[in-house]
Amino acid sequence: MRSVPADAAPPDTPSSGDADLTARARIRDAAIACFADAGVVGTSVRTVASAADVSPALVMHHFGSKDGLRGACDQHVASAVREGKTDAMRQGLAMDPVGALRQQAEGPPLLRYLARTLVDGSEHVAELVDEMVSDAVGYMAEGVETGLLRPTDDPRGRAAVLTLWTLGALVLHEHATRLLDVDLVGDPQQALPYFLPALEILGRGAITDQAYERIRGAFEATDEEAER
Amino acid sequence: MRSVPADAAPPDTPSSGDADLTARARIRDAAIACFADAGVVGTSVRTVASAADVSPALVMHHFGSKDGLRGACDQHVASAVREGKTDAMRQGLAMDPVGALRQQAEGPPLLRYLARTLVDGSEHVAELVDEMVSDAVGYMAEGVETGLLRPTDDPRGRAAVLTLWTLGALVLHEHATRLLDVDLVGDPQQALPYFLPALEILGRGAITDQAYERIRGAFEATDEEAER
DNA sequence: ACAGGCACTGAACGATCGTTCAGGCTGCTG
DNA sequence: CAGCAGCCTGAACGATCGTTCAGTGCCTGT
Repeated sequence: MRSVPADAAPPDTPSSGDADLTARARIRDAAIACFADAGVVGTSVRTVASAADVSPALVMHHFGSKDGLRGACDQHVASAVREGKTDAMRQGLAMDPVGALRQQAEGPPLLRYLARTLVDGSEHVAELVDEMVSDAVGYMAEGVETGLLRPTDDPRGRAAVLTLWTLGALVLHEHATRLLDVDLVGDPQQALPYFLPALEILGRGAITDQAYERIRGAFEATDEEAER
Repeated sequence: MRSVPADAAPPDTPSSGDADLTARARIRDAAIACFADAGVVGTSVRTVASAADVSPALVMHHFGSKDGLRGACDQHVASAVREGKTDAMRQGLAMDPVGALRQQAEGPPLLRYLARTLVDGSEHVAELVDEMVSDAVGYMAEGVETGLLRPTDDPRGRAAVLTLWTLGALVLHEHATRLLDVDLVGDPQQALPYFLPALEILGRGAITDQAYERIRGAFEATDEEAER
């Protein structure tokens, strides 16, 4: 609905595309920031309201309820991720499912919001993850054709696992900061202590060939045993 | 009402090692289950109390405050993980940092509690993660010597990344269930749709050799550029 | 000028939160 | 027996929660 308050210029113009100042957008952005910091249940409507410099009643006026606000945040973040995704596709670096929107500095902390809400079950975020995986399947099929990626028997499984790992590291960015002194929700340029070992694993693998064959054999044995 | 007040032994004997029935332990286990389900902030003291069949006041009597209860839960889960870890070390399968305690069925859902509290910052859980990483460094050094793992220039970085990925997938177990129809916090025997692609990545890698060299070169270029 | 719609607020509602308090019950000790 | 120490409870506290509502001021259409 977006509202778009009557005119197009005088008081507040959302017409500037990205950086609008309408109260509704201000509340939504403040909510994204608050939810990213303390989680949805850990944030009160009053906190969001005061962060957006409005009254709590106005939050209800625009979004109906706290759940409505949360849903609006989910949808906004999801569409922002989708936009960034198509940008990334154009740039050709589609490997990283969220790399494109790695903090554009301006605007609300989308990545930190994602990292928080990935764990407390939102349907919008869930279908966003599903999209990420099926997109990754496509990108990685391209990657196999262009010689970037090795072929695999289970393309969807591999895409799902890699997406889970990437998003999981994002969710645990607090621990990543403590362990490796990197900021996974911030500038990727600075995250080499994470990216380099990750790249090595994705490139060379971590397990030796003979051990891999042995473990795989053991797995398949238990699999057949379970079927019997 | 379970209660078991006076008989069976003096008042309360946690001396039975694992399966004690003292009210304090019952409250703690109920809290772990509730926190695992709805998160710490999403769970009220009354909910925990009614789950443990006691009054809310008794919770305060035993733990002082909700924060005290949460700390007791953290410590209990941490020590349980440490116990399971030494067991796993004896069995020799130390690769998986949490594989040992993968739901012993009996007792509180430790893994689900871990998956929840990993994201909302507890010092006990944080130092538990630190321990996991330094343990992984040791285990993986052994693995390199025994020919299980490939050597690496950055053993700690690799251990940290693998730990982050494993724990991250655990945290996102809800998405893993939806995507791959596996239960990462449950029986590992059934989680093959996750383990097989993961094993393939860790064994063969996902990126081709020439692409790996190219990307690595690009990374190091940006690194040097950043230094200049 | 007037009516109507819209963004917006201050104050308050009931519910629920974490926490406190006075006291009851039970079993051990002297 | 009395006294005491413990586990444990029901009732209540003030704070804060999400939400409601009546009303104010600005803007627009006629």
